[in-house]
Amino acid sequence: MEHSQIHRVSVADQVASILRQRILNGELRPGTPLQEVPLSASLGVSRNTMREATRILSLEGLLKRSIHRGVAVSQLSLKDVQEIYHLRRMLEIPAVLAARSNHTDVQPDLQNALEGYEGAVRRRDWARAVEFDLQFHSLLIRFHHNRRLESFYQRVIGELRMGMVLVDRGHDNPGGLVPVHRKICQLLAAGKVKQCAAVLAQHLDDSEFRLSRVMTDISNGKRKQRGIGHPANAAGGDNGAQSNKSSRG
Amino acid sequence: MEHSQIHRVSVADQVASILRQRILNGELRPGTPLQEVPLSASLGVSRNTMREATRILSLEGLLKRSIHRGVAVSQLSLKDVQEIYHLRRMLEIPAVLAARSNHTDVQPDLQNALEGYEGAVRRRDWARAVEFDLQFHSLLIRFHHNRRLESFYQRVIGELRMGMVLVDRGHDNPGGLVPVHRKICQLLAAGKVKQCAAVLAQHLDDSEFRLSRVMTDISNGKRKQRGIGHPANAAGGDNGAQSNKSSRG
DNA sequence: CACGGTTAGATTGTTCAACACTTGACTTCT
DNA sequence: AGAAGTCAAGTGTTGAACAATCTAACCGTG
Repeated sequence: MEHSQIHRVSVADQVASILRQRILNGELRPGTPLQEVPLSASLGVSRNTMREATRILSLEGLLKRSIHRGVAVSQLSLKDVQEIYHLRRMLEIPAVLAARSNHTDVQPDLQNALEGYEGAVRRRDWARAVEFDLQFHSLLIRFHHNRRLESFYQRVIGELRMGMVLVDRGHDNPGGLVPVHRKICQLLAAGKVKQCAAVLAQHLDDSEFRLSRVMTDISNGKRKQRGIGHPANAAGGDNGAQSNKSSRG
Repeated sequence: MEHSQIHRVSVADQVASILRQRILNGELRPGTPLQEVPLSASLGVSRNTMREATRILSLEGLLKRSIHRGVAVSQLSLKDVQEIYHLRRMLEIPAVLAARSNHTDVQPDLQNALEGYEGAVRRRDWARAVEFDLQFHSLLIRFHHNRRLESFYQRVIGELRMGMVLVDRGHDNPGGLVPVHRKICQLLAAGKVKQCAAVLAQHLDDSEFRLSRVMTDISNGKRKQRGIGHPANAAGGDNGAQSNKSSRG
């Protein structure tokens, strides 16, 4: 599509981007096995290129590679969620605390993400709402002024986002989180970083609690209220190895 | 006993390990270009396997890949060093502060690293001394109890170690650093985490100052600059299409 | 019926040889 | 000398092949 653009990226990177997007969109759900031959054929690339792409994504944590058994979309455990929220607290709170001294122009981006979030919530587009939500929090890390940390955090948030796609956040009072984000943004603009940190900490605790509860509910067998695209199909066929943990079956 | 314990690693991973070791040992110095054909031939693997290996290392930050120009060992800039030490302060100090509540058995490992460090310094084996030094600090991160963070920190320390190999630390009063490490270890064992954090912060500032000074001396004095066409901005990692936000704005 | 071993098919791991495309240096022309 | 063209070297990518191994069905024996 981008003829005029510089196609200065390798095909393997492009394929990795495509797969990354599909995973983060929920099109490829956790646990889904990825076979080299059909997938590479469907994307019109060779097996070697596809291998490079899966190698990239497995190093990012989005795919899990088992020797001679292929790759599959990673599956977040409850322990993973705890670990990730531990990281979020450890990195986001000091970020806003450093926001006053390191004053940068991340504020407009934050405002943008906030507005996108609000709009998505208004449209009841939960997938995009989650995306803007996490983008908002990723932006906070910019206050650290550390490219390596930003890159790392981006990966972590990607993992979390992948784990969130199988949770329908629609039932989970997502609109109620809009004021919290707005408050954070306002306090940040006002330079009241300590209050902001407190609100953020509370918000993270709350967010972790909700997600953990939903995940335990799912793994305990409570059914989701709404699926994504496919109608129920819940009866019968065991679709692969993970029979008990599957959120849909 | 299992006959083959971890024979379950792909050749690409083995090749990546070999190259990683050569880079971290200083055998492959920053800036060195790596050509696919000779290198893969010398290791007895195919070009594709070598490409997978270089892909791994470029995502780890040890190699820098420029499209159609090949890969080269990454070169740390002064800005990179600042960034890495910023990270070290941000992660190591809270780690020791959390050491009291999170009681773990990292102490013996710390003691081990300390003794290895002392032994290496006594033998004037500076390369191994650096290795034990950095291992000691990596162990501190274990107090966070976060596997993702440990993995990330390991990579960062790897980059730093790669940048340190071209600095002969022998002239840099390395023996003087032994007491600091011992002090840290003692304070940690005694549970005096605040004192420990203070000593550690001082030590990190000192370490960064020394390394920065040596690096500026080198870049001002010796103009030894090898490598492929892009000498600036070394530790960029992979130039691929990172989907979300390019960390380099 | 349960159980362990065998076999066949499928899938991944790895190699090899080719071709397309880019780069950088070299050559040539004005 | 400077601009434009030429060319070898190297990377990016492909497709086919073979080896190694996992999976599942099959089978005979107790």
